[in-house]
Parts: sequence; C-alpha cells; structure tokens
Amino acid sequence: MSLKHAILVSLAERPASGYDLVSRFDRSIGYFWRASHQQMYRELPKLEAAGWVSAEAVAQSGKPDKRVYAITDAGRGALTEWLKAPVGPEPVRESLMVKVRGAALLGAAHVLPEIRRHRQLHADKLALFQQIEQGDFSNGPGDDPTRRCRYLALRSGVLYHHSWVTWCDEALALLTTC
Amino acid sequence: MSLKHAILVSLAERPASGYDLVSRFDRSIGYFWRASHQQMYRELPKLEAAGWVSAEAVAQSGKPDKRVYAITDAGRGALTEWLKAPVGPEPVRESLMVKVRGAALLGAAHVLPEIRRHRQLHADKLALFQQIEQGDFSNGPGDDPTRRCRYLALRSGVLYHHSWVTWCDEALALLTTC
DNA sequence: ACGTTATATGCACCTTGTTGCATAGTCAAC
DNA sequence: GTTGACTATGCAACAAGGTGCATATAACGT
Repeated sequence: MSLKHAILVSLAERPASGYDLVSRFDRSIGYFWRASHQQMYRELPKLEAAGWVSAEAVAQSGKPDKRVYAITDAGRGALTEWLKAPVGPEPVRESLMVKVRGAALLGAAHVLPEIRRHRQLHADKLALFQQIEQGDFSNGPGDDPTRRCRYLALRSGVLYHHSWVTWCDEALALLTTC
Repeated sequence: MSLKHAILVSLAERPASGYDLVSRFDRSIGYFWRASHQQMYRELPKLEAAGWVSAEAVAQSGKPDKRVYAITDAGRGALTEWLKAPVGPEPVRESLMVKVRGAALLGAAHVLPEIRRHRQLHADKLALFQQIEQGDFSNGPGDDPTRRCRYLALRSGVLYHHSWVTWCDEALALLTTC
C-alpha cells in the first residue's frame, strides 16, 4: 500500500507532526493521495515501529505539545526500494460510469444532474491547476529536476481533470438530445 | 458504496449467478468497477437480506448447482434512488504521482522504468478501447439511448487512458534529459 | 491414470478506510 | 464570559477490500 510511502515522501521533504502531515495532505500531496487524520495517527506509530521514522516530543508555548516525526536512513532506503518496485495502476473505480450504465436501463434523465455536478467539480479543479501552471510555470518547467517533478505532478492533474470535463461535455450533448 | 449498486446494475441487465457476475466484472462493467469473487459472494447474501435481489437455486447437469440472482422491484427502486443521489468523484489515489514526488528527492532515474511500464499498460487499454470504438461505433453512437450510454462509457475509457499515455510521454521527455 | 481448465461457492484473517466521538489548550471576536 | 476557530492527538466500531485457502463436479487432453 502507499499511505506509508506517501508519508515517507512527505517526511523526506521535511520533518512534521501528525497534524502538519494532515494539512499537507489537504494541499499538495493530497491531490494524489488522500488521508484522514485518523489514518495518519494510526500509521505513524507503525512507521516508527518499523524503524522508518523517528519521533521526538516537542513542547510548545501557546499550543499543545506535539510529536515531530523525521524519516530515518532505513526509511529512506525503504522509500527508494518502493520507488523502483513495480506497482500496477490503481484499479479504476468510477461510480459515475456505473450510473451511466444504470441510466441505459432506467432512463438517462436520472443521471444528468450528477453529470453536471461532476463537470463543475472537475472544471474547478482544472481551473485551479491551470492557474498554478500559468503562475509558476509560465516559461515551462526549466532544467531543475525537482521543479520538473513538481511540474509533472501538476500536468497530470491538468490532463486528468481536462479529460473529465471533455467527457462530461460529450455526455451532456448526447444525453440531453435523446 | 457502489459495489452493491454495480451488482444491481448488472442484475438489472439480466439475472446471474455469483460466478456469472464475476466474469461480467472481469469484462464489461469491470472496466469501471473491479470486484473479486470473494467480494461478490459476500455482497450477494446482503443484497438478498435487504430484499433488493431474489435468489433461486438451479440444478445443472454436468456442472455444479448454482444460485441465480435477479433484481427485485425494491432493488430497482433503490437503484433509481442511487442514480439520482449526489456522489462525489472518487478520491484520487495515484501512487505513481507519489513516486514522482519521491523522485524529486531521491533521483528521477528510479521511477523511469515504472513510468515506461505504466505507459505500456495504458497504451494497451487505450488500443483495446479504440478498437471497440472503431468496430462498434464507426458511424458514431446513433440515436438509441442505451447505445449512447454504452458509447459514453467507452469514451471515458478512451479519454482516461489517452490522457495517461500523454502524461507518460511528457514525463519521459522531461526526465530522461536531466 | 493424471493433470488442467472451467464451473461454482465459500471461510478466515488481515489491512485499509470511514464515521463518530472525546479531549484539551490558546486565541480572537462578540 | 462565552462562542467559535485553530492546534494537537487519539479511541472504538464498522465497512470495504485483499490474500490465501478449501471444496466439489465434469469435461478434455495426453
């Protein structure tokens, strides 16, 4: 599974508490791997037990104490192993397509609002990603490998949501003229 | 969740045994919702208990007996309800993107073979879908609503895998010239 | 005779993910 | 002074999904 490795990647970038990780997963890395705070707080002790991360209690003034985790050498090794290991594409699970199949039997009108909703959601995400692309990468990705990786992650988001918007438009065109 | 509803859709098309459903999920509907036979055999009694499907034991000569399930009126009602209910897009979980983020720290070379593998897998699926598209829909989707729904499901597969192949090509171009 | 493939169904165990609830301090606003 | 937002961590119960194993019949090839 990947949650462990997603956490390792985030901690390899810089040490963080569980709370920090949750907020990171709500932004950057969360565009590709979601996790709730309960998942996080359950995984971190497991990673610690495996020797992949080390924890340190940090007292704070004005805020509750926290446990800050950092990746260990063993963790970095495990992460490198995983990078090289073959992992199949995530199995497709598209409930909207199941609905379309159902609509073939029970009437296309039932799913039109759903398709419109999905179009909106994907269009919003697409706009966000394209805005970042034009802001941070208006002159292309440049030569820095790290920057190129960031760019590619962004591009995957753009392509993904763009293809969804395209599909929704095709679907609405075909299903509203029945 | 959607497995129950994916099964209902399949049974609404025509009655089937657990075994039949597994093979259907390995083909048609499985392009959008995967399920193992263990999941299937676990869900079917639940659907029966909910009154959404009815079961009938069928003796066969030359083969083991089987239980054939059919959707009930209550099941059809529940399915229609679900078609109309708002369901968010499936949360994105892309381990390859997590790897790309890791590659930014640990070296892009580690993930290149993975990207090549993914390109191959998506290109194969794309070719399959495009072949079906050209075979069954060479003159477009036509006017029949059911056929249009089938066409749209196919189109989503085409667009999805196409965008992946595009991304892999961009990624390979950018990461092999570091 | 013997293994293989296809048909047909299921249990046990474990991991992963979700939902709801619980706690506790600080700070700013009202 | 109380309400709400933010920081910070966690448990318990449940739902969903995956892995491995188990069983049985029958056709087919070798």
